[in-house]
Amino acid sequence: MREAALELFLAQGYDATTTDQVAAKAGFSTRTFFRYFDSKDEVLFRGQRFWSESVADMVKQQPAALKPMDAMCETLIKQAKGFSREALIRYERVIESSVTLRGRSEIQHAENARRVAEGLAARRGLDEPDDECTIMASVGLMLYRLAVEEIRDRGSTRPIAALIREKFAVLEAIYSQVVADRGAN
Amino acid sequence: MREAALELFLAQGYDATTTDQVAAKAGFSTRTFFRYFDSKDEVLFRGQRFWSESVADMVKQQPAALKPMDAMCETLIKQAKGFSREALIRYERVIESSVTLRGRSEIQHAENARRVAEGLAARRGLDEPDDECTIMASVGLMLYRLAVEEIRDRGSTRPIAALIREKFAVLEAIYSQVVADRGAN
DNA sequence: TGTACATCAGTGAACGCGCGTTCACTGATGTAC
DNA sequence: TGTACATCAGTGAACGCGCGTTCACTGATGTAC
Repeated sequence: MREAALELFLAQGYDATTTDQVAAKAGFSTRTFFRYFDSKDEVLFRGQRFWSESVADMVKQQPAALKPMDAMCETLIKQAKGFSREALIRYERVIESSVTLRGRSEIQHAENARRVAEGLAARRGLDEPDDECTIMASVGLMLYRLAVEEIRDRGSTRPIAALIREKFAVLEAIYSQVVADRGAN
Repeated sequence: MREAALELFLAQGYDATTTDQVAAKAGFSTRTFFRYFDSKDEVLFRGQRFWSESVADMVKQQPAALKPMDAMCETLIKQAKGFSREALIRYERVIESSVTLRGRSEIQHAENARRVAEGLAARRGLDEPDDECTIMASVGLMLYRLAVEEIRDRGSTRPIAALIREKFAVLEAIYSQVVADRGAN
């Protein structure tokens, strides 16, 4: 069912694909579709929920010696390696095809950021993420998103790990400039 | 019509409010609602389109002496001052009440980032934004979003300008630490 | 080995609901001469 | 000042569409004795 859905969503876009079509393609009746999934979008997001837990755990388990931004960078690379490039592209393209899916996806990103912030807070022995943790988490995930978008939109063939590392490096370079300027004044 | 819609959306949530209710509250028939707006969500997003152009222009017009991140920070503060705190909170709360609206909003944010990146590129005399410009724009707008969320979710009563400045400062502090550590190794 | 009953995946048909469209109209206001 | 016509905001009613639900069913498989 999931496979049939993905193919149709990719070919026609999510909104233009009816649950009837998905069910038919998978060889079931529409009625049966709704026995398996509570809603049309669950066929995509089922299981997806564990991403954020997984990332948050991984952040905590990175060696304590790693600085927070580095811990995040390594975690995101590790996480990204869990998916095949093709699967990632397909998934991202489908999300892009629909306003509703972008909304769902956004909610997921917010949840991810929240949990990563908690992971970073735990590394520092805090109960609650402070402003620094929240900002690092949000910025780190944003860099990850930019790497993914580069693959999705510009068809970059470089490995995702390299792209993630690059985004983190570029931001660091930007700020090493900022810090230097600030010192010069 | 817009006012009626906002009130109902705030009270009941966007999804739980029908176009019939909005029209009725505004003293029109449903049929008339769709004469004014092409879709239910346009009642919220109409006019909203110019945010990104406005920000992009402002970035370009900041004094050339300002470093990019500072130019963005000042621009976002200026932009934020164009809305009353109350209007901002209401709007953000409504967006939050619906998956579809979050999707629309996300599309808007992506557009904003794209244009700000172009603005930053123009400041540097580039035709196309490079990786640095894209990252600065995305990160800058992320910091802006975090400031807005602090008002929306934690009911912070501090002026938005102060919050935006603070987020930019915290990220700079994080990276001045990173840069120092990198130098020490 | 055979009979009776339970369980469970899958289904057909009909329906509610809300968005948005289509068609054909009313009634007020303005404009021409 | 009066008549004829155009324009335009607003409307009623009916409908298409797709998601998701409800009700009541079939038919295969397993399990008890």
